[in-house]
Amino acid sequence: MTSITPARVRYAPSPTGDPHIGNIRTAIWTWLYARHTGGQFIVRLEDTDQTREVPGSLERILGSLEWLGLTWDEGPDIGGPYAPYVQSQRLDLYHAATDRLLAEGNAYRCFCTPEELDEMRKRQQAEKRAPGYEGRCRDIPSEIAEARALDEHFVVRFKVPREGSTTVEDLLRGPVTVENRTLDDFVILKSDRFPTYHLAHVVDDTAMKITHVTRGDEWLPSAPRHALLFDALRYPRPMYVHNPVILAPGGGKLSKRHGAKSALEYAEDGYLPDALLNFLCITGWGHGDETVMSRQRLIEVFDIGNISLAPATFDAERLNWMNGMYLRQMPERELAELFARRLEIDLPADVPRPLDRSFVEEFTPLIRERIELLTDVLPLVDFYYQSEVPTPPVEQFLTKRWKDQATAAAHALGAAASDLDAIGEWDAETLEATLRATATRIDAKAGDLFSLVRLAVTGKSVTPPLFESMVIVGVGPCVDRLRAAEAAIRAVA
RNA sequence: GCCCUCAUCGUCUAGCGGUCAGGACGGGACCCUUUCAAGGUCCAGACAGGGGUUCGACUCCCCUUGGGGGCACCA
Repeated sequence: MTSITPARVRYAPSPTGDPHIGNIRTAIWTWLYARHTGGQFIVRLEDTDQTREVPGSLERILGSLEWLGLTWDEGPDIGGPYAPYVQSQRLDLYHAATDRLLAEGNAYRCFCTPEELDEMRKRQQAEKRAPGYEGRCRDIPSEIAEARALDEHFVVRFKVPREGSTTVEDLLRGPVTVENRTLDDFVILKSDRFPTYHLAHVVDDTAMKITHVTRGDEWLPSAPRHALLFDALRYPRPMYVHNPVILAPGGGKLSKRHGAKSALEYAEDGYLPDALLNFLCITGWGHGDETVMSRQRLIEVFDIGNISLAPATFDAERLNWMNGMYLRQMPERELAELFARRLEIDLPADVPRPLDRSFVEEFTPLIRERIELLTDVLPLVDFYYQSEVPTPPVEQFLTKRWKDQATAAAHALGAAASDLDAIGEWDAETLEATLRATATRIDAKAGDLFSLVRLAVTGKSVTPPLFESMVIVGVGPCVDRLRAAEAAIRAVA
């Protein structure tokens, strides 16, 4: 392996609720990049909009990262050499930067009221002109502005050069250039003295020595503003990695309606963190023909420069498949433990907790290849936990081979019950051999008999392997259920 | 309206001037099989369109079309 420069990268969420799944994917890529290069992954809370703050967000955000195994080296909870990692606690830094920009003529105070700005925007729209601040306060002499600032509300705007163009370097697409005249004098400090994202980004990513700024490409259009800010403050510009958004299957924004949930919801719904990690990582990025890659493998091969530029569509089916792959690869004992924990959530309250682990381990091999999600387990195994399995409606027995053959079906069930009642060894091989003999004796195909038995014993037509299941259910209940079904069918014959 | 950006099977992608355009999900068929799965084999399926550049374009350039994003005292 060639030598790689360790990257200092960051995940910078706002505490406005559960992070969007696209946001989580960016976090995954960012984390992988840090780990791949042997650098640092930093978490920083961007809480500069007090009005949008949702209580508990930080816990949910860190919980999501933790669940996915995205360990951080510095952050709001653990601190670090550039603490604090919460923007609302760093206001002094933003004020100092603002003062410098003001003093050097790169920024100015703006006294326009929200109403005035609103009016301006309406007028621009009516005249079919590009919206944007027109610079009404740009040329107020600084002595006057300072005096007004004493008793008037104001924001601070960055003075964007009217001429020329600005080019930012994006790792994925190379130089991106915009004409400065298409940029307006954007706000860097709000009237509540909190910075906007633009200022906070520039100040903090500089202070924290971030080498690569990874973020969604909704930021690409404002990257030139940030470049201008870096330049005005004489800070070195970081490398940018603007990654595309994730699209909904029909196009447009991804929402819950399309099966996209927050990371924590995926956890609740029976997904494995490694599966979600793998899946999100390969939607919008790929490594040759490999699709199933362990965390270690991803760290090893992840190349941030290979993120695809076209927005990817969220494929819930592929995620489910991926989850099934991980479930099947898992060591049996570990899997049984996951099943047990899930069943302790899903099983009816009358089943005593904690579940008997060795019992779960008995049926784990029978179902491990039949599930994609942990929530698929319950419907497959619930009958193991029911002392009584009511006989399904008679019509369910009388299908296919047994259609209009009630008498024969009842006879078959009776024969099976008698034969099973008579055997001494209650293991899967003996059961199968016995029932095959029963089928021969009553002149039925083995599969046709099995389907009757399955329905009578389990109450379902789709189940884990029959004979192993019967062993778990036990001889007494099996024979009883067969007899009950026989009687029910005879009653209508 | 203006600005930025992207473009290979239905979906995620490989390709980085010369390939029968490869793989995975999903779909179909068959095999295996007590149901359902899993597994195995096989099949269908793509370079948006038009101009250039070149001996040669999926690959480079331009235009068109289409998609995505941005234009807040939100991030």
